[in-house]
Amino acid sequence: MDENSSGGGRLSLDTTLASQLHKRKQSVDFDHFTLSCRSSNDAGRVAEMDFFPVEKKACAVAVADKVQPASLGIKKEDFTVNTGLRLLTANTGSDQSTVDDGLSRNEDDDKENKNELVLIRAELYRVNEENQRLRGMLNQVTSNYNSLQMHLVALMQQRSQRNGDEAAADEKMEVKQHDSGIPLLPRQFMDLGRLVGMSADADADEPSNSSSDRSLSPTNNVESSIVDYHLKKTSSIVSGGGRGFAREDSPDQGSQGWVPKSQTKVVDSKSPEQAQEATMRKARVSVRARSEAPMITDGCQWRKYGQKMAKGNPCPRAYYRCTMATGCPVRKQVQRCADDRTILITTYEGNHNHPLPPAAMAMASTTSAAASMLLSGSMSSANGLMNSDFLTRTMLPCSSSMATISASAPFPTVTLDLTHSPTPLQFQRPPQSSQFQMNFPNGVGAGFGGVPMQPPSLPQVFGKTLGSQSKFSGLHSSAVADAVKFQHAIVPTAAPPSLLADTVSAATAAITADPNFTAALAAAITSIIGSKGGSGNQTSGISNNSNSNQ
DNA sequence: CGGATTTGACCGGCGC
DNA sequence: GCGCCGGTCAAATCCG
Repeated sequence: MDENSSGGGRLSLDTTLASQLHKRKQSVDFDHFTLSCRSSNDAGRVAEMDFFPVEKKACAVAVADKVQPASLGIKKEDFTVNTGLRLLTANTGSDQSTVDDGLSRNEDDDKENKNELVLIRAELYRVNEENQRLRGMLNQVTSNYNSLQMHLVALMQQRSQRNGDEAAADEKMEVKQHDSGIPLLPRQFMDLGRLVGMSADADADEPSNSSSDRSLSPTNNVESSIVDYHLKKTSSIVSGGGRGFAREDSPDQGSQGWVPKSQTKVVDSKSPEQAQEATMRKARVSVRARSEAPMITDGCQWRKYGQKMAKGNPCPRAYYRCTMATGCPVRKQVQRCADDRTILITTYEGNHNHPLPPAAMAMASTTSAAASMLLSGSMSSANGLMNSDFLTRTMLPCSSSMATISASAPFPTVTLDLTHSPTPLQFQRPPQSSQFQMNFPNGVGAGFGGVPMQPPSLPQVFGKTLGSQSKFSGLHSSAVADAVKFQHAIVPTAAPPSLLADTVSAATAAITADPNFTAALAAAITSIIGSKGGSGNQTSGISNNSNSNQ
């Protein structure tokens, strides 16, 4: 029976094929492509997920191998290779039906279809090139920004070291310096937040050095609006937020960490930095991952300081604070999902004020990047400047897991959902109602979800205990491989070599060395997020951290 | 014994 | 003003 008459045109998208096509086409918008394709066998049916009749899958895959940017200018000969299976991929545009065409018409139709296919591919290629060009520009800007940021951090560190000897006395001095707008080491990772704050305070008491800071931010305008949002939403929180810590931290630490109640008023009177820090501090990164363990291992040391029953969730919420350094303001909340208790939700908040171990660094980088993304993206979303679909497709095209940025929550939050298994082209939505989400590559998803799933989550992913995860092995290699694919997809040739190289090498390393997988994956993710998010500075630990288990 | 955890109390914000 | 709720404190307790 001829495949044409088989009426088998309505098949659901062959994921394998889709995957291959995606790989081949890299960043080409696969969804758009599929949506524009119709099965000639299926009367005008929009082939949302239809590519080829079932009978032609094998052939389709073979052809798919040819579908790559370099071959988009496919020659007719490419299609004349008689596979024995007429590929009726393409009728785009019109709804004209080719259903039940007789054999005599097939050849003509094939030619037409092929021509259309060529046109479509040409168009895709063109769009792809443009996408790559734009991405390249974005990466360039991001890279420059990161370089400046790193430089700033280095300068601040030097400055800090200079003052390091005079501890207590100096700390007071630092407080004054802060008030005067001079960034300090502890805040080295507050760049983004500070930038935001600066902008926000522009109409108020603009710091004298704000201009220089702004120069570091490519998304200043957006952040500016973010600040407004944050300040409105968090000023009270920052100053209030309960009693705050009555710890013996130095004033400086207090200002950058949870603000002791005694200093609340100072904050209220708010120096720009403090307000900015508050803003940053309130930016949260939430990680959802399946895990049996009570907490994730992320390389940092945590101390539980409280536990409460949260409304609407039978599972208690545990509160932890980073104990790797006195006065470290980073906190995290750990709670199981009410809907699925196998899912552990870890929310990080704050910025570390101390060096992080490699394992924690990876996590910190990722969450930091996510937070940065949030700060630069959530508002964009709020302002309608950013399209969720755009982010989904552009930033993290082939993912399964995703990051959700929410500006509607009490605090701007980035949610990294690592609970989803890799499903090509899927566009999932997190439980919460959020503005938009960004899918992570399968690799990330699988990696995070898979690996960490076991242990609590991200922490583990980036942490060290990956090797011990039994479930990990399965997702492991594929996750890494996907991470690589992903990198290719979103950071095409135009991407800074370093980013791509880092990612690939990281993933590769992960493949060959399980113990390094988390770090490698984290590096890859960081590269990805960083390159797309705008400020995902790797080493800076804007926030996050992770946990250590107990 | 020191550090970590538990747990009831407390505080501030927010909505009614 | 009151009650709810999230977040935190800090004394009591546990643990290595």
